[in-house]
Amino acid sequence: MINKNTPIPIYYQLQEQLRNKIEAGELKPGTPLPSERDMSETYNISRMTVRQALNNLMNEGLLTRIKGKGTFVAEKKIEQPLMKLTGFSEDMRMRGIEPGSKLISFKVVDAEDGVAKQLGIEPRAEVYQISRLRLGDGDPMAYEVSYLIKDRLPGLSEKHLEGSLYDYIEKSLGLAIHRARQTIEPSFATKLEAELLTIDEGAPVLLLERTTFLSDDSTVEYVKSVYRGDRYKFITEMKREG
Amino acid sequence: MINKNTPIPIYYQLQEQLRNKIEAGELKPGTPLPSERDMSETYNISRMTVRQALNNLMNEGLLTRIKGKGTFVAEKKIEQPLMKLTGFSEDMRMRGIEPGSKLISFKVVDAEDGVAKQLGIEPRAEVYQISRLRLGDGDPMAYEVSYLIKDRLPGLSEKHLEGSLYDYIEKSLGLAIHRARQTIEPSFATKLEAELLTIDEGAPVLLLERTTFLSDDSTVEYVKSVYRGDRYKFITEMKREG
DNA sequence: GAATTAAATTGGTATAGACAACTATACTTT
DNA sequence: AAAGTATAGTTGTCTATACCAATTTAATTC
Repeated sequence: MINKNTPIPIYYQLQEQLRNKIEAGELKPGTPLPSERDMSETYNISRMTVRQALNNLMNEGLLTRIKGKGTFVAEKKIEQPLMKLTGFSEDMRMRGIEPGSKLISFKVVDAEDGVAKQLGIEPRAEVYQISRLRLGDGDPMAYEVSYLIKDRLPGLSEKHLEGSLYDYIEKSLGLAIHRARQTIEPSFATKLEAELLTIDEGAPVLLLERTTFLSDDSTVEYVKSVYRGDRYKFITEMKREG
Repeated sequence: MINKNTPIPIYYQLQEQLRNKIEAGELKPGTPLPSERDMSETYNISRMTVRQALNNLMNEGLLTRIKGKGTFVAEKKIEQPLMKLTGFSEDMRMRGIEPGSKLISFKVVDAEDGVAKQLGIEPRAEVYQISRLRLGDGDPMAYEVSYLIKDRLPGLSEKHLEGSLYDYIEKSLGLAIHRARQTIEPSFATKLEAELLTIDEGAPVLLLERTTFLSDDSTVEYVKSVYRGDRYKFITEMKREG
């Protein structure tokens, strides 16, 4: 298994062999590895060399060590993305919830003042208005109204809503979606919202507004969502400084 | 510089001392460290022990090693902060609002189950419970209850609340505050909250829970805040990918 | 049978030394 | 002047050993 007559470091050989077994599923999460002393003897190498291999795999998160117990294959990484800019579907999937969507209306309207201001366009300019009911595991989670500038996405139609809208925007504009600014405030469900979300009128909801910017700092999208407060928690991972 | 008669591992002492010097700017990016043998001799410790300290700092990206040349302080990471971790005061100042604070109570209590779970400590372990009313331009903005592990901050007293609590934690523990996980949900003001925030009972509020982690992934703080919904919007700036 | 104690096993830390691989410099040879 | 050589200093790898601390297992005691 270990070849001492190659210029490839011993610890590296062991490290990669273990990695392969883990990634091939031969060593499943939770299973214990042989003890460091065991491996040291079976391969006829120093324990410190074994540790060097294990250290590296541990730093990568593939192994977990417990003093007095042993070394184990780590549980699958959850990999917390800090504050990724995601659409609803991606957000749901990260939470382990199956996303769904129900189109309520798709039309071209003249932008109201508030919408125009958020998008940085002339009032009454044409925008797509997309109303959707967002589902999580089949249940209504949010009511979402999106506004997109028609001039920038002349070919947008209902069928594009089935896939990732962000992907479509990036492809058709050749510009990357870069950042978004979002505000969150608490509110009560209106009668319409309550009906759509199957909650009581006046129940607590999160009012979420988001403006999305491209890499050239131009806007494309303004979304106003109402999330039901009994089912949805907004989660933020933050890092200090940078 | 190195104390061999403490239970604190030697490699860890060296590692943290180097980290401090780097973070304090005493060791600037690009400057070479003394050679491993040098440090081994000057501190009268084994070279492998020195390497253990350097390995860890290298894995964190603070050091760069070049075989045959030496070990150098790494160039500053660019690492876009996606969402800055700030306390209330910093948050307010960024919005151009003058922050204020009014201490309601400061006591040592036994952690309830929920608090203990969030902090990852034994139930009924002792924690500081700090209740404060947070002001913006003199008006009540939020009611905040913080829990800090007493064992980790044995000397905490009321006077530390005047300055930056985060700074105090970092200094007294010698560990950097690294990240936080926060959840936000909508709710109604209870009678007590309504009185403190000078709003009506049942008015919409944001319920904000935050757990703060140090660079070694241990917890220090768990905060539960109630923000008044008519004055406070939670703002998030997001970046795609990363 | 239950509780306690002791022993064995595991990972964590630390030492001292050795040789290899690489870099930079000074020196020698061509 | 250019190319090669020697040398000292650096990190990289590896060994063999030792003791500590946490956990599990076995033995002992009650």
